Amino acid sequence: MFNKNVKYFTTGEFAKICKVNKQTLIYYDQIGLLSPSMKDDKGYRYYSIAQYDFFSVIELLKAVGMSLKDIQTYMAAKSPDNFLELMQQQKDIVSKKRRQLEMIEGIIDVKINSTKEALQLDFEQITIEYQAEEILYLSRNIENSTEEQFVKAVSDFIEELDRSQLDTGHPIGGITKREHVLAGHYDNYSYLYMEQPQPRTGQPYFKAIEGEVLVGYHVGPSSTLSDTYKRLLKVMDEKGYVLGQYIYEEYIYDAVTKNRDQEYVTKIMLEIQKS
Amino acid sequence: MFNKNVKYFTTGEFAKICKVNKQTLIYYDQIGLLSPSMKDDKGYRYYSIAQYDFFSVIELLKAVGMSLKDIQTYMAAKSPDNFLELMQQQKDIVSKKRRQLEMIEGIIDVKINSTKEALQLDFEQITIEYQAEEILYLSRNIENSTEEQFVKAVSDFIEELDRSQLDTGHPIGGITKREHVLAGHYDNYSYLYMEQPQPRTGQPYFKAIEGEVLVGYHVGPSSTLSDTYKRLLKVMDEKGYVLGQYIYEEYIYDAVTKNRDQEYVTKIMLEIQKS
DNA sequence: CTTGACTATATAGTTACTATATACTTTAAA
DNA sequence: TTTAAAGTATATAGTAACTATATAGTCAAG
Repeated sequence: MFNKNVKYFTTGEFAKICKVNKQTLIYYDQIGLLSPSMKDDKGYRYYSIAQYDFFSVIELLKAVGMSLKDIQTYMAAKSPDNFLELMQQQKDIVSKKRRQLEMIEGIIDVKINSTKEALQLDFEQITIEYQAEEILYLSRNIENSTEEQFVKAVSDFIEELDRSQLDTGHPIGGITKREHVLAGHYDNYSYLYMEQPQPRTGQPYFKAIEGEVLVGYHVGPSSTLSDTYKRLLKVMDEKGYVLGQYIYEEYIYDAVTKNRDQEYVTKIMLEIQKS
Repeated sequence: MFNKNVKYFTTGEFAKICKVNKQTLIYYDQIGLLSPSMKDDKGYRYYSIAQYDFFSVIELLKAVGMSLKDIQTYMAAKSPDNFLELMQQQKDIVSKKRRQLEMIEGIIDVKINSTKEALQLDFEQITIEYQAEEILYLSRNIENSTEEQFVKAVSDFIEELDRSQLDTGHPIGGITKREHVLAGHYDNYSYLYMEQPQPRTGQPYFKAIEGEVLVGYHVGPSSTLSDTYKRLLKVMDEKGYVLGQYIYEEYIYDAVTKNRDQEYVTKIMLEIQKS
């Protein structure tokens, strides 16, 4: 193909085909990555059609994240064998990137839904709701831990979510046991968790919750959290319900809150004992 | 969640959780994108656990390709409503990116296969092969065009492939008609084409080829291409075959050839008339 | 033969870090 | 208690891959 006695493209024309800035081609020429087939006595650059092929391989390698330097190094020593090798490597890298994007798409969906839900909420309202089965990924037990241990556990949990690709975009939640809440130790969490809408099989530490819960919201700094807890427990009592085994707490609105404590909203879900 | 009387992370600790360079956090502080909750009299930075949430939103927006400046602008004016709007926008951008990566994966596969095939070839051999049905995306007719028109057509075709996402990574080929080849006008192409292994429905200009072809290779500059054509036609004659309607020509090895004419290899496929 | 659209080079600016040099703090061991 | 290691800070320079700008030469059309 392309045997028409070669007509050349000027820099501007070639840039248009390649969909890049003219300066970029000049830059590529300067660094010796892609030089025009021909340069006239005035210094004008002329690219052959065949060089588009060359350019598109550069684009491909760039798209998979190779640096221009690496591309150049590779181009200097290219052969079918090491092209093959390179492509095999890049295949894995690209599919990893694609999976990463798929995860981001999932996170975006979660953020969209939770923000939409949050917009509907009345933070004053205390309600009884039926909580459908939900899969949670739990941290190790962190009961009665010191502040340092707690901080370490959070850090480890985040690390874990990341490593195992379990970060679904849901907020990190905390589970407290009945006895600690009743004793007034509202911040003595037993586990951290993150919701897993599509849990992968073979992962340990999942716990499904399901049943009736009393839901309320705490707006403001964590120092006044106990007031909200007392209020919730009072309502529960008045309605004749008995506190179940676990209490779930999570930030909502996380992605949009200002960076100040006063604006944090915490959702509190108290399990109701099944009769 | 996170009501333990806040214990702070040092820059190094926080950097570890966030999996970034410590300097990056200092940089974010400098540009005012993410400043620590607290700074002591020595100038030491202390980050709260809640700031990880903030950081991960930054990471999310960065991952979808927003600049730090845009992120900062957005963060300054954030609200549930414009967070929602932003997420809706980003959803599309990310899925476009994902599809882009899927295309690249396809191209890589094609390159791997065609390079593997190319490694098996003997460029001296002239063979008769059965060509299974294949779908090609064709350019507009470019018969009898001047060099300028030809160049324009190539440029338009590439543009078209790109716009319609039909660039499969296969080489661009050229189709010549029987009468032009017999008249010795080997470079009077009628169409350009690109193979489409998974053609999308609703696209026009597809042409399936199928049948016996005589396959030979031309190694070297295009100026000597006519010799190869004569050789191929002679072989065809000797074997008692009659030239069919179309001749297909494509570069092979495109991704690995040096940037010089002498090393280009052209594959030539001559249709054999069905008897 | 001039005007406008091109070409060129050289140089500076940009983004988002990253590295380096120098100096002060904190912590853990000797 | 001192001292060394490991951490913190600031300031500055360097990096990749462009991108923009200033200045000047070239070419094709009216």
